[in-house]
Amino acid sequence: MVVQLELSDDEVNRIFRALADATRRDIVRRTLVAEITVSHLADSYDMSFAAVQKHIAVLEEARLVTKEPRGRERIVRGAPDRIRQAQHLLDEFELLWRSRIDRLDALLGEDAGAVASADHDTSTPTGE
Amino acid sequence: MVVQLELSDDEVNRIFRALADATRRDIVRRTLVAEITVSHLADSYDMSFAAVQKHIAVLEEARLVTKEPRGRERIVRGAPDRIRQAQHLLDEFELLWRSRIDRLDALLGEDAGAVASADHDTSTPTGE
DNA sequence: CAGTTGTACAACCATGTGGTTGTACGTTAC
DNA sequence: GTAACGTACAACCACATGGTTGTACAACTG
Repeated sequence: MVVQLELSDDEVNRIFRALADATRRDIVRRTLVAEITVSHLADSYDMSFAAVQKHIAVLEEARLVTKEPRGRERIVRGAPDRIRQAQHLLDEFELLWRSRIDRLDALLGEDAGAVASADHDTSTPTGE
Repeated sequence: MVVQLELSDDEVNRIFRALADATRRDIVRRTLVAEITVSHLADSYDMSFAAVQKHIAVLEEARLVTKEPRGRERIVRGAPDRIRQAQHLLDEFELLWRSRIDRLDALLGEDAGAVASADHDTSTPTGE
């Protein structure tokens, strides 16, 4: 039940590297939504079976998906806990940024905080 | 002030690719906390100045940092909005997973939901 | 002015990545 | 048993990546 506390640099590298490809991100999406076999996945993409196999292997090494034998087939499943770990990694950056803002606000004094925070935007992402 | 709504596959690739290196993640952390020059950054790592320059260039192409001239120096700053965009990308995966769980719960019926959700775990990562 | 500092950039090299084809082998279907 | 299916894996190729060194040049320093 307990998730690995610390991810090594190498593991983090593999996670982000695995996500840095559109085909692999699509595989993750699909395997999060439903179980699916390797060959069924391979049918979806305009590349060889072996190429898709390699993409799945990269995701598997990053532990973003798991593969389980069922007869001659291999069922691929997305690993949501690993996705959450990736989220936590980005949260860390966000926290660093916020702590910086807090320190700047402290320098500016309490009452100037409201104005300052509107300026450098600590709260809502500007997008979407 | 408004951030780009949709990220292209290529942009997403660059963001995750850029984060898939420990040195670059460290640069992002440091530039989120405080402004810092290229040469000051370069001093911190056990590699050539040019190598660090290249890492910064990768981050800049992913728009995870910005560079601004100040005299002969270049000030590097982390771009928190880009980090947030990356977070949103991972949120998307999380949502897919949750919607799957919701559908499974619906199949099991309303009252069976509580038991079922404890079983397949919508909240806390399961770990290995 | 001359010298030093900070940066940019090109050329080069070893290794990794993303694709291919071909072969092999266990599993299911007939 | 034989054929078809699903998968694994090796070999190969073009190109990207992450590092190096060397050169050039603008901006400060004295």
